[in-house]
Amino acid sequence: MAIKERPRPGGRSARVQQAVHDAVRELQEARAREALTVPQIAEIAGVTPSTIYRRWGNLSELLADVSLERLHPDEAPADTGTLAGDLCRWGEQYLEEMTSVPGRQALDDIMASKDASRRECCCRYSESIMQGLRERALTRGESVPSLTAMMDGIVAPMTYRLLYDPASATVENFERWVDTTLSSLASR
Amino acid sequence: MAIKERPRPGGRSARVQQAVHDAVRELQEARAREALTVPQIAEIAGVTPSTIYRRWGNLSELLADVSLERLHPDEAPADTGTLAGDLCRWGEQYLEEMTSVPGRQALDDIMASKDASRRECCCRYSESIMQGLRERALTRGESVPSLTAMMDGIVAPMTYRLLYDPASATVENFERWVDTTLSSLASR
DNA sequence: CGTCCAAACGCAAAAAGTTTGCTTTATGAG
DNA sequence: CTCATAAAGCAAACTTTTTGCGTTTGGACG
Repeated sequence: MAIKERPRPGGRSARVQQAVHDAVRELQEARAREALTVPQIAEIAGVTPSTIYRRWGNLSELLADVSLERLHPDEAPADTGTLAGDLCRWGEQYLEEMTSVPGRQALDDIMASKDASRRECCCRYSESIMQGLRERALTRGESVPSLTAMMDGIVAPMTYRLLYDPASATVENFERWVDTTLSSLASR
Repeated sequence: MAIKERPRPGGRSARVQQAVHDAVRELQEARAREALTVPQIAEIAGVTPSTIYRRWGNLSELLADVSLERLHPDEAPADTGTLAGDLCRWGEQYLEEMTSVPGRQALDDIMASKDASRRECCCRYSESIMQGLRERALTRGESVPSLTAMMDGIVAPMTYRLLYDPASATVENFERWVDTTLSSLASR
C-alpha cells in the first residue's frame, strides 16, 4: 500500500526526483545563490533539462518543491513541561531557522511558486505543530487556547513579520505573542 | 524640489516607465495571465526588450513593480464614526480587492520578487492606514489599541490567511479579529 | 513469467528569451 | 549653448526553454 502520489512512482521516476533534488541542494549550498539554472541542475543530476521542464515546469516550481521538503517538520518540538515553554522553545528554533540565509531562501522559493497548494501545505504544517502542542498541554491538564487562536495570535504575526519585515521577527516579539495569546485565555 | 528617486528622472525615462507599466496592465487584463513575456511587453510599450531588462532585470521584478503601484492606497478609508466600523469597512473592501483574481495576482507578483524592500513597502502601507484610523479614533476620544496591537491582531492574521489559505480570508473572520483586538484593550 | 501499454526519459533541433557591446539620443548641469 | 553622461536603440551572440520523436521501464494483466 504505497502512497500513490503519481501515476507511476516506481523506481526510475523516484530516482530521478531524488537526483534532481540532491543536485539543487548541492548547488544551493555550494555556490550560486542567484545564478542557478535548470541546465546546470540537470547536468549535476545526470538528467536532461527537458526532463526537469516536463516534470516541474520551470525553475521556480522546482525550487519551491525542494524547499517545501526542507521545511517539512521532521520531529515534534521538545517537551518543556508547559505550553508556554513548548511554544517559546519551538518559536526560538523556528525563527533561527527562518532568519538564516538558507531558511529565508526556502521561504522565498515557496512564496514565488504559482502553485497555491504548496503554501497551504505550510499552513497545515504549522497547524499540525500547534495542534500537537495543544494536545500535549491538554493531557497535562492545562487550559489551552483554540487552534484558531494560536494560529491567529502566534503563527500569523510571526509569519507576517518573517515575510514583510524580517527585522521585527525576533524572539522577544515571539514571546510577546505567546504571552498575549495565552493570557487572553485567562480573562474569559 | 522634485523627488530625486533616480539620477535622471526627466522626460524620456519617465515616459518609458509609464509606457511599460501601461503595457503590462494592458496585457494583464486583456489576456495571457500566464504567458506574459518581456519581448511582448516591450513590443506594446514601443521599447526594446533590452531596455526593460536593463531597468528591471527580469519579468518578475517588473511585474512586482507594477503590482506594488496597484496596491498603493490612494485614498483614506471612509469614516463610519467608530474605530470598529472604520476597520470593518476597510477590511471588507481590502478583502474584496485581494480575493479577486487581479488582486491575488498582484499579491503573488510582489511575493515573487527578490527585492525584499517591496514587501516592506506593503507593510508600511498597512501601517500607515492603521495609524490613520487610530488617530482618527483618538480625536474622537475613543480608546484605541497600539499600532503594534493592530498589526499583530488584525493585519497579520488577515495577510496570513490571504497568502496561505485564501478560503479562510473572509469578512466574518476579519470581524472576529477586529473584535478580539478591540476587546482585549478593554480588559486591561 | 512473459507480453503489452503507457508514463517518463533521452536526444537533438528549433524556438524563444536574455545578455552584451556599441551607437545614438536627449536630460540636466554649467 | 555646450558638454558629460544616463538611458535607450540596435543587432549579434548566447542561454534557456520547448517540442517532436524514438527508447526505456514501471506496472498491469493474462
